[in-house]
Amino acid sequence: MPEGPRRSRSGAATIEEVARAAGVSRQTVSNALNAPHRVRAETLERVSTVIRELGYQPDQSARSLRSGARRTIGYLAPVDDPLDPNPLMAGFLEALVDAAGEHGRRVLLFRPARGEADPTAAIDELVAARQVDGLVLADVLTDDPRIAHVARLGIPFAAFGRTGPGQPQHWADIANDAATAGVVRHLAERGHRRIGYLGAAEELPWMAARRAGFLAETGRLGLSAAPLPLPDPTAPAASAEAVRALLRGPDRPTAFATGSDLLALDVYEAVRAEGLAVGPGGVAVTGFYDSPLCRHLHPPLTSVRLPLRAIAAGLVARLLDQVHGGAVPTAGLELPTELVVRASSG
Amino acid sequence: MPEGPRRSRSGAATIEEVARAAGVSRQTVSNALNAPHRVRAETLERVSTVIRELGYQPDQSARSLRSGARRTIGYLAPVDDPLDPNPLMAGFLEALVDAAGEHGRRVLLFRPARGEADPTAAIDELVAARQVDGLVLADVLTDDPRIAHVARLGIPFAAFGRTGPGQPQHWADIANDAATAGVVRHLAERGHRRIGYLGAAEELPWMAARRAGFLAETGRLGLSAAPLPLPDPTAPAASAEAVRALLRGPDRPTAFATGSDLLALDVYEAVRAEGLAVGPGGVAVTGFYDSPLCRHLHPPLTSVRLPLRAIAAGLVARLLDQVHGGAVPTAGLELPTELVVRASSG
DNA sequence: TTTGTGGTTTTGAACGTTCAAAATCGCGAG
DNA sequence: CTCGCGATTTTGAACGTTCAAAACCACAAA
Repeated sequence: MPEGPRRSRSGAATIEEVARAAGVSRQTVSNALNAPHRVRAETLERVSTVIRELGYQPDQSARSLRSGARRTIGYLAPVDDPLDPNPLMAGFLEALVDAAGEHGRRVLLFRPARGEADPTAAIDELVAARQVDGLVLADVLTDDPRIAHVARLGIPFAAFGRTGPGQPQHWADIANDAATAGVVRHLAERGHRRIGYLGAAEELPWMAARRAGFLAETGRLGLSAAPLPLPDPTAPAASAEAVRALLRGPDRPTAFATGSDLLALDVYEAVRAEGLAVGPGGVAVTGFYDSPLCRHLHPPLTSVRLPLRAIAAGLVARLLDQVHGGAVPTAGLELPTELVVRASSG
Repeated sequence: MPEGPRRSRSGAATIEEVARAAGVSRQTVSNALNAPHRVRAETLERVSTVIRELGYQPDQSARSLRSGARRTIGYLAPVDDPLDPNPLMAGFLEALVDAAGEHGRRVLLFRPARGEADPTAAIDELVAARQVDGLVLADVLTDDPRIAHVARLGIPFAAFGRTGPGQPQHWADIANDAATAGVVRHLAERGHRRIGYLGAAEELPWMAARRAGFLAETGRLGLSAAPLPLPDPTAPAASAEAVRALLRGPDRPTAFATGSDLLALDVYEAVRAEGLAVGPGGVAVTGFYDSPLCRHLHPPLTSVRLPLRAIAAGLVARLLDQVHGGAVPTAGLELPTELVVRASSG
């Protein structure tokens, strides 16, 4: 006398099987999982035991279909220059996955199709297929069309990088200007009075802010600033050459701040080519991003470390606020950076 | 006289609405999408038009629930040393997402929970929740417990890195030994007869293979090999020191191959500290991974580039073969690397 | 005893899709 | 004119879960 299958064909336990084994109804099992306070303590324990014994986990598809909650966050990978990829993407993604995991969410990765210029198409697809509760965007520009698009669609989102004034302020970002200002103060404390700055790709807001922070702080402290002209990205040797020219000039800087660790490499080269040394007694140099590179340079490079975990946590929190329809904050989250001092400026 | 909602509350069109608008049944719309050959040409066109007009896309949850296919690939991020992260993870992920996208699959990212030593727990969770059709694993070791685990569970998987002989051979990898052998040939062609090798973390199979390839090829060509002892990872300065000792010795190498671009940096430093120059006329140096760093070094660093897109494509293909239950190949996929020659060895 | 009442549990329906099977159509053969 | 058959389309059910509402239960108040 068969009374129905004890286990579904796929091998994984279903809620029905748990219910039967625990002598309760489907819904009670569901409640034990989603609203334990509604279940009598004794029942809860019994159900929990069976769940553990059978290794039951709700089928995510069924759950999503019925409840609408996807429990998944989409991450739209920025399409960056393959010659100069954003050096912190790997670290940021790790932090994002962890932050999402702490809220029981997974991260779905996607990118615009190859050769497809319009990133909004990829967003539309993902949203139309109802695969995510919201989106995280990175490398966001001040008036980013992606932000405009998701805002128009009304999808919950959070941006790594500030959004424009007319757009929802669901972002987290570091204080780029304060970061380079801090670098300037650090160098000033070490006695440097004339400081150079090497940037790149200054059309990017974070790069522009770093330069601006440098200029503001040198001005405030009454230091002599020697910002280099913007380098030509197609001729990477050019920036090293410009640094050399500055070092040969009448009023040689004793320190250089830069907008990235790779740019600091150019400064290292220029300093050495001029017969000078990097570090204490010679020319101080600082980088940005604190990439693994820093520890391998000689001397090790002082650099600005980004609080990636805090950024990711902030983004996930802001995103889930929107998903849950709670109070939606209307201000961005600006986080401080940390200056990791090493021998290049110590 | 209402005849039912024309649009569901969530705003997204459903298959039912498409069917109604096109004057056909649900199933015909489904067939138009999943088995167009079963639909009359004229009908297909009409349905397609409506689909386009309404911007319809099937709800992925509903689809998964009914059909069992998740259309999603899980990527288990390796937990690597934060001080020395695998430098190609970002690039590999990009390639993986693209390769998956070409098969209509998405990539779900996950990692073992923070502080959780056992990576199999994360796998179990993902599989129990039936969120993915299969897994891609990276940084796979020869007898990786993760492989043993997924093999035991019978989940489709594909590994970046060779699996052990007793395990299913669903992997793709580069020919690490052939890569360094190629480097040796390249240096030999340039006239170098005594070549040093700097490795690190040689307990990792790919690092060991690079060293082995170096030794094999120098031996085959009758060159003089000067492999350095394994450096102490806790004292990064030590490897540069060892290189210097070699350069001061009686039989100075004229070239150095290394196991990574960062290690090449150490060699640069040692060479300069000895008053020598890197590059033509001086000491030739090569790296591994062809990271963005290479182009920023002075001189630019010759390095081994990995065919990440081919690897990702191979992994996805192998994974989907298993998902579709087709013929399962029993041999790994070994791909050649490309030596990008720059001034450091040119 | 009856009537609430709040806490706990169960029941029926629904989410949007695809599977499996049945129904219909068009057309040539008998 | 009827039958059979392949091509095409439709119908009913099911996937596993949660929502909404109803039912049950123990106990206090009337």
